[in-house]
Amino acid sequence: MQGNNRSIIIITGPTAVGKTKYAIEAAKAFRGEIISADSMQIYKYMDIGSAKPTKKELALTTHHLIDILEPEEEFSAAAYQDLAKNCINKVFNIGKIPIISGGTGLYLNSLIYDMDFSIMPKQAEFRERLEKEARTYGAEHLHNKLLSLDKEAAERIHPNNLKKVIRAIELLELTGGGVRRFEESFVTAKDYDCVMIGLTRNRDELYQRIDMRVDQMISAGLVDEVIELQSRGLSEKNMSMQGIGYKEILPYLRGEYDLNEAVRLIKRNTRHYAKRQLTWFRRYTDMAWFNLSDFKTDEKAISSVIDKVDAVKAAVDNQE
RNA sequence: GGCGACAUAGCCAAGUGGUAAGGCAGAGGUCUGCAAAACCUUUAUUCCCCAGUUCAAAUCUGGGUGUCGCCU
Repeated sequence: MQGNNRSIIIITGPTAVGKTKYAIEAAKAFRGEIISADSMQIYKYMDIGSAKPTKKELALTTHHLIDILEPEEEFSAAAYQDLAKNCINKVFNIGKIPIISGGTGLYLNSLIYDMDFSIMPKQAEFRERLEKEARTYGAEHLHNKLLSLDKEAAERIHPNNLKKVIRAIELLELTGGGVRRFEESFVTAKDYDCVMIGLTRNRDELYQRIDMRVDQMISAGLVDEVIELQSRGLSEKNMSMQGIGYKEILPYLRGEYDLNEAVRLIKRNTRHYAKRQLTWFRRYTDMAWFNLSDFKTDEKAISSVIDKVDAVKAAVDNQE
């Protein structure tokens, strides 16, 4: 019972499912602080397109890892892991519960598992050389190279998936370590237990909400937001501008297509994204799922989620 | 009313006698330092309907229905 009370609550789900609200409710119910796991909300000035919590929502409870990067800055899952683990410790130290809220699957993995990113060095020149090699000799050539280095890794990675092929080669050539060694670090995190809540909705309803939210973003001034970012000198080259809602408005501003087309693309890409997220989350076998479409009212859904968190958390804490 | 064109998956569409390309949407999946990224798999027992020609028809012939265009 005294346990360490070292559990973190993870609330995730596809985009537009309504995570923000549930995270805030959980924070209220459990004396929690929210730590975002969202690769876009981490950037400043990208409020509308990233569907950031509103000022009002942000004021309701402490939020971490939102608005901490300039849109020009690069970021990575490894950097996220550092920052987020720091936040988790800080929140524990003041006697509160960390509530991880967000839909970026790899970021979630970096907290659920003790992923050791340090094995993978960052070597820009080396990567550029491989990219150039791929451009001149083709993707197949690089894949063959990987095949000669590590057969097993090559079999797992599709030749067309250049990013992965390159990363694997980097790993092998620069560290001397095999891909396998890296995989061994794929172990459940030891510092805390995870209470995992997955939010979903019927597919039709989710897609409807996505369409609606995109329309709302446009009327809330998404285009102006992107104009502002563009005038700072940002373009698709910046990681931040790879976000859905940004990468489609930029070409519109250049006159490559009209606004209707931009909106169509944003909606479609967001639907694709939501689908990929669901595929990703299905792997989390410990996750308690809630289909929000099944609840008559938000209140009922919220109390049901809170009850579940309470129960799972109690069970986990007592195990210690 | 007359003339002409067209009719293939949810949508766009290729296919003019030999057993239904491709794209989009949809569905499923992969994921270890760009992850709102990158990548993979999958989707018509049948071509508007009926009859005919033929060993063989989405493809040719006749009729019907529908859509579009032009003319009066």
